[in-house]
Parts: sequence; structure tokens; C-alpha cells
Amino acid sequence: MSENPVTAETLPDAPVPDWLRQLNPPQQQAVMTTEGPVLMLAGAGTGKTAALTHRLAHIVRERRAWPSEILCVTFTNRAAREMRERVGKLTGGALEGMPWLGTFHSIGAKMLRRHAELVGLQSNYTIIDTDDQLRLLKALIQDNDIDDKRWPARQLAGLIDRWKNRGFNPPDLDAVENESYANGRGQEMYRLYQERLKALNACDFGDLLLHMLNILKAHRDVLESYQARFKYILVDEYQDTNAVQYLWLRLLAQQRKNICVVGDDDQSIYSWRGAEVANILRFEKDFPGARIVKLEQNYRSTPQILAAASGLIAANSQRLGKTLWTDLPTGEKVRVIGVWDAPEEARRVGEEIERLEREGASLEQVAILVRAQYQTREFEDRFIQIGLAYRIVGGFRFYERAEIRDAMAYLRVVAQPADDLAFERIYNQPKRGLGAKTLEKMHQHARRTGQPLAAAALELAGSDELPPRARATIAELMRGFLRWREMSEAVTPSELLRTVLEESGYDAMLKADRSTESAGRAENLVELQRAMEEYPTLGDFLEHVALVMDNDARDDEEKVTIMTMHAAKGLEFDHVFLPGWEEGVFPSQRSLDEGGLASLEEERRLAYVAITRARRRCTIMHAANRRIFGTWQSSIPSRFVDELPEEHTESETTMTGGRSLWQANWSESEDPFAHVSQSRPDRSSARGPGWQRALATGYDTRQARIPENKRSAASFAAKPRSDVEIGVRVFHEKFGYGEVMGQEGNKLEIEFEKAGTKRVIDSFVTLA
DNA sequence: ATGTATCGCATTTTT
DNA sequence: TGCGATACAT
Repeated sequence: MSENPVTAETLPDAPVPDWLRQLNPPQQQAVMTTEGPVLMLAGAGTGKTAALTHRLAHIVRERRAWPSEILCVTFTNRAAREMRERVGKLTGGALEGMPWLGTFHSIGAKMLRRHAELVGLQSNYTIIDTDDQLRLLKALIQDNDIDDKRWPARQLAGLIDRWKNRGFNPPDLDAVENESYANGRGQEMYRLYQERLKALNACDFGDLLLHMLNILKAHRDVLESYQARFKYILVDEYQDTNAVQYLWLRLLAQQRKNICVVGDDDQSIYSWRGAEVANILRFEKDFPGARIVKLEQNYRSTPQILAAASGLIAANSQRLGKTLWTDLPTGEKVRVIGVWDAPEEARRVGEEIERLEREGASLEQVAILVRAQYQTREFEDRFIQIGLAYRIVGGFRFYERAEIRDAMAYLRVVAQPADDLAFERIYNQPKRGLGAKTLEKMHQHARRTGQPLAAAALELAGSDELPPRARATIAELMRGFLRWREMSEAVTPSELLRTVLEESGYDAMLKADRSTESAGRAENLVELQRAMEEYPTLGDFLEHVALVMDNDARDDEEKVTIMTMHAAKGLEFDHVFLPGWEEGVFPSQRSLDEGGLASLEEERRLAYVAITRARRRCTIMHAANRRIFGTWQSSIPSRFVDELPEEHTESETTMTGGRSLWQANWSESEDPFAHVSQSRPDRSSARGPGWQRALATGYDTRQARIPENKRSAASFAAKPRSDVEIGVRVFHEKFGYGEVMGQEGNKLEIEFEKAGTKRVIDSFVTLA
């Protein structure tokens, strides 16, 4: 059967196998059209992953290719994992490896390990993260007498990143690009940076793709071997590909042209990171005769949600244009709620969620999507107060924590003695009394002798260049590394780490530290050891950390998810809250200022993505006052609010037409000040001049204006804890240690050592 | 070498 | 407002 290829023309006659019947006709077409280029335009919620996974399974089941002959690229580890699982199920789990299913970067890294020598690296090269990158650039900038105030390392990092994304090697930069850093020294710095990386046997993220592209371009034999291997190529989220990724794919697909890309131009939200929507728009030109399949039936959202999103995105000019439809039953209109200020916004969301909970909704199906990370704080504060379980996605990732990176740095030096960046990170961590002066000496010596830092340090320890104390300390540290390196051959990575932490004094340092975080840090390190157990060699683990930095903290408790709209792409929730729809916040001021129409349209696409995450209910909010960078600013509703089609939305506001917000709140409780005067005596004078002013401006009235809602399940009803009383010392996960100053029902007033006085729910603290 | 005061500045983010 | 970096004192 495989010698009789199915072409697009013969498709109509091809019988659709039973197991594909559950797919709709366009999806079936996308699956069955295995030969030749295919562009799948898949709107939000139209079952594109189903189509993609079925297509993969179909190719394998029909024996058109072995799993190892299919290249399937995604952008995130999450997407790759999901794909792997779902294909596994479809093919009866017999699919042992899909070695070439993964993110662009992990596939790039894998290929590069095989051909590293072609770009002057060894196959055990280190993948450095942005933190290392920044430190390296900083040193470079200083060495070259560039004023890092005027030309910050961040900026150079950003430029280099952009150049790499666009496929530029240092010689490829034109005058304009070169001028963009330090008056025409951009190219020079880029070149020096690349040289430095090579000397360190290291790569940054951009290199994983760019080096590989260089290799494919320069070595026909390598290119041909991959062209021959990959009988089929599948690409997810094609609208997010940047120039390098595009060039990569075009080279690899050139021979067989069996490439299927899936994307949605309306969901392109990463152009600021180098993604080029143009890639999807010109696919037909690159691959003449490409079959275009549109997935337009939405299986996710109610007609109202879909209509609101469609109406909004229609305001964009640059679109391929799709018409999403659904036959799901009618639902509620999209709600638009105007509130007075950000704290009230958080309060409203909290109340709504508690209501949903009472109605039987799972917190797992509730999400709050914000434009920027800083907006999460307001909700975090509020949810802690009312005792609502939440999870903030993004923010600090596990592998970005200082203690984890320290531990990793030790392991990196063990695995790769030339890893100066790692050595520099930990040579005085824990504090050993080695400082900037010692480091400078080590650098000098390293440069003179052309050795890595660690080797230079070892030599210095045997000379009189350094004071005796420093020499002894370095010698001790280096003995440690030699011992650990020897040991790494014999024991598992996990055991090695345990020994290193113990012998380096890192454990002892944490134990000695009585601060709030040290206990958590120690736990994180134990968690790291646990995670390492899955990896046979140190190298395997280090690559995993560099590339698969996901930390799906799999906890069993049901929680509301708070995250950015960007992070939410590809996810769905029954109930979605979209706070902060105000001019300047969303669309963000920055994009309005510098990006012009193009970036306004990207913001609009972001709004589209956000709304289409909702399955059943979508609530948009805007506040009239918000504190930004410490100062209160009044704001007007986002233009996106006006762009929502009226017939599918329902507006409500707590403060129009003279009916003021606080009046609305008063009506809920007979004496709104009762609890205030009890727990906050200092505010009993709230009706004085300060109060008048507050009424007029909206400042500083939050405590008074927020009587605990009586329906707030977590705040009331609960019995006070009997084991906590005034004067007791307690521990709180977020605020640390503190002393109980007051108790009222299940609420405690605690004076925290670090965080000041807070009111918290007693179930959130433990006895210290 | 290390701890404290002050200044400045502020998206989105995966790998 | 709150964090991080840098400058200064110990």
C-alpha cells in the first residue's frame, strides 16, 4: 500500500477508517492527506491536537513510516508531552519511542550533540540559561570598557537573542543592527560572546537552533541524512515559529515535502519574541500545491463566548480569516463588570469563585488570566485572606530558585571542569571568605595560562599569589571537586548530589540560617535529589534541567489557577476571569507606545486567546482606579471592552450614576464598621476628615469598604482553632514566622517578623 | 569580605 | 510599591 501513495487528488475515494469517524470531515482530511504539504488553519478549540495526533497515529498504523522517521515539533514541553501521551493511546501504547517528537530546542540539542564538532563544540556541551548568559555578557561588557549603565547587559542579551532568532551569525549583521548597541560595537560584542561560549564549551538557547541551521546549510551530507530520515514532518503552533525555525523546517522538508503545519494566525502572540506570523501566511508560496484545511468547528465554548471573541478579533486587519462556529447549547452572556479599584476587583472575583464552588464547580476549572505578572499579587493577597486555594503559574520556576541553581552549579563543575560560569557561581557559596579579589586573581591566572577557572584556582592554591587563608580554602574546595568527580563514576547522580551538598557545607549553611525561607530551600534540594533519581547519568539530568524546565507541581488539592494570558495559551477552563481590562494595562501601555498598530493588534489577539480559553463562563473586569508602581491612577475601560459585540455581553458596574460603590457594599451588611472598629481600633475614627477625603478620592478606604461578605464560606462558619491563642508563635507559608496578636473566629491577626501585621485564616498557619 | 542604606526602575516568556 | 543593584560603612 505504501508504494501507492495517496495524493490529495485521490483522497475523496480513500475510505475513512472507523477509528477516524469521530473526527469531523476537515479533521479527517487533515489526517488522511499524508502526502505533500498541508497547512492546517485551526481556530481556538477546534480540535487541532486531535487532528494532529490522529494524523501521527494514522501514519504509523498505515506503516507509512516508523515512529523514528517522523519529526514532530512543538513549542512547549507541555505540548510535546500531551502529544506523546495521546499518540501513545491511539496506537495502543505500542509506540515505544518517538525520538524526534519534542520542542524545537530539545530536538536541536539532540541533533547538535551528534554534530557538535562541526561548530567547534564537544558533544557534552553545556546549555546555559539566561542568568548565566547575563553574567557572561556583563563580564564581557566590562572587559571592553563599555558603560553598562548606558548599555545594559540585558539589552545586549536581547539583541543577540533577536539576531539568533533571525538566523544572523555575527558577520551577517548589517550596519543598522551593528549600531544598535554601544555605538556600533554590537557585532564585535556578539562575536566575542560566541567565542567565549565556544571556549566554555557552551551554548545558549538560541545556539541550539542557529548552530544546527549553520550545520545543515554548510554540510550537505548531514542535511541529506536528515532529509532521508524524516519521511513526515509535523509542526504545531506554526504561527509562533521564528526565522531560524522556519529556515530549519524548510531545509528539512525540501526533499520529500511531506510537511504538515498547524497554526492559527489569530493566536499569534509571541512576535515580540521573534515569532513571525508571515511564516504561516507564506506557506503556500514556500510549498506550492499545499493543501489547506480549515478547522472551524469549535468544541469548547458556548456560542456567546465564541461570538464575543470573534467580534473582538474582527477588528484586526491582518488576518487570514476564519469563521468559527459551534453547535454547543447556548450559554450565558459574557459578563463585563466595572469596579472601583483593584482590591475590589480581587474581592469580586473571590466572591464569584466561592459562589461557583457552592454550585459544585471544581476549582481546577477556574482560571484568572492577567496581562502581566504583577497583577497576580492583588489576587494572591485576597485569596490568602479568604482562604481560597490558588496556584500561580509562571513566576518562579523550580529550577530557577537560587538553591537549585547552586546545587546544579556544583554538579556542572563536577561534570564539566571547564564550566567557569558554574564555578564562579559557587566558589564562595556557601561563604568561604573568598571574595572579589580572589576571583580577580583566578581570572587573571586563567587568562594567562589559557585554562578554565577551576584549573587555574587549583594552581594558584599551590603558589604564593594568594594569602594563605584563601589558598587553604581553595585547596580544600578543589580537593572536594576531585573527590566528587571520581565518585561520580561510581554512584548515582542523586547520591552524588547528597554528598556534594553535605561536604561542601551547603547543607550546614542552610541549617544555620534561621530565616523564613531556609526550610523551604532544604526541601527544594531534597526534591531535586528525588527528581534526579530518574536519570541514569549526570549528563542526562543536566540536559533535562536546561531544556525541560517544567515544574508541574502535581499537588492533589484543587486550586484556582492564576496566570498570564500568554501562559494560558492551549489551555481551557469552564470559568475564566479576565481582570484589568483598562487602557494602559490591557492593551499595555508599552505596546501602545512603541509597537504601533501591529502591536495593538497583537494585544487584541491576546484578548482573543484569553476569551477563548473559557468553556462556559467568561467574566471581564475593569477597575476605575489602580495602583501602578505605587501611585494611584484612574483609568478608563479598555477599548477591547467596547469592541465586544453588545448582544453577547452583559454589563454591570458598581459605581455609575451616582450610586456609589460603597453604598452598594453597605447594603450588604447593617453595620459595615462593626468588624473594623473591633479589630482595627485605629480606624474607628474613619468617619473623620480622613474618611471624607477617602470618600472623595477612593484612597485608603479599602479596609472600611470591605465588610467580609457573609456568604464567604471560608471566612465565616469555620470554627476557631483551639490550639492557637494570643501570644503564640506560628508559621505561615507566605509570611513566615510571627506572633498571634488577636483572634476573631477563625481569623487571626498576626504580627509577622518579616511581613508586618496581617489578618490570615488560622488553617494557614502551623504552630512554630 | 560582608552587611546595610539608598537609588532607580518597572510586560508578556519558552527554551 | 517592592525588588535588585550599587555604594558605602564596618
